Amino acid sequence: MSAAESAVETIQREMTIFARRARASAGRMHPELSLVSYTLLGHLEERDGCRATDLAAHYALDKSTVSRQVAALERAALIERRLDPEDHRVQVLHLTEAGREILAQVTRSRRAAFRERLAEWPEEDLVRFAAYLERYNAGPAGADAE
Amino acid sequence: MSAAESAVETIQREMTIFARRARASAGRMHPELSLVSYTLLGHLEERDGCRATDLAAHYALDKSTVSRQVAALERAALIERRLDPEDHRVQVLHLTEAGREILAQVTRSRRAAFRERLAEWPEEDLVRFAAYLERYNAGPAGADAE
DNA sequence: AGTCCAAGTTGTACTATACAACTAGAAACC
DNA sequence: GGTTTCTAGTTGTATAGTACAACTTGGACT
Repeated sequence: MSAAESAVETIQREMTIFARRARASAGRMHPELSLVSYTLLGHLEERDGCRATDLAAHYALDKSTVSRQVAALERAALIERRLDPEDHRVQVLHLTEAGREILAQVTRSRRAAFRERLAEWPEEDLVRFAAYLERYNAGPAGADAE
Repeated sequence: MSAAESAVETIQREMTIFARRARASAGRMHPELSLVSYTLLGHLEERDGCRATDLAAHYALDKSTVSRQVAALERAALIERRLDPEDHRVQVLHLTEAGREILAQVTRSRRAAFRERLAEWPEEDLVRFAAYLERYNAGPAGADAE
């Protein structure tokens, strides 16, 4: 096997390990906010509000799934729905102040964990690793792990 | 923010994106073998058989979860249990021929997807990316995404 | 008006998971 | 050698996340 092929094998294996671990631990780390809820809140913050359908499309989730997630987040008072005056079918979702705070807090704690894990890495390696990951994720949709 | 800090941010964000996508797609890609089942079978192949408790410890799963996964894999005739003659509490799990085949098939298809995604990468980058991922995953347990 | 489409909700089912209570067998201890 | 303690695994129960299908409501387009 060429060096490139064996590197692809390793990348596959290590990405799989990462995904499995992330999945297994997501709920344990932040009981107050699942990985899915976290990414949904993050999306809302980034976009400054969006529709449930946009979330479903972006994360390849069924609209019923998003509907229930949104309902849970609203019950927890982390988001609020505002009826679109242009189209009464549409609910524009916005973070509440509490949602913004929880999101910031979870982001801080995740960031701290990553930072600790990467504490020993030289800056040069961090920058290159980050670039590789971005490049990998920016790749065509539909491939493995997509 | 220093280059190192911003690289850590990027790594966190991209790893999260990857984990979310992997989770969302795991079931769709290989309906015949979930991500968990796949990794369990892979472990069995690599170790040439092991105990349910070893799987639970290695993957940070509850023993009841492993017990049910193992039961499902046995029902599907992908693995078999052999009583340890030394210790009658222990069941040593082994891949069956069918299990070996399914595993090989899913591995091929996952490998093809990764290869396609990485097709444009120069060998040098593949090797470095693989090394970074290994280093990241080899890091101390208990950190984020663990 | 009537048809079709789009956004969201609800009913139902399934999978993965954890925790707790249990059984069966092994080991340790005195 | 019997009692206690530990280990491997199963089963009961509960929860989260997910999909699919059926439905409701509101717009859009003839």
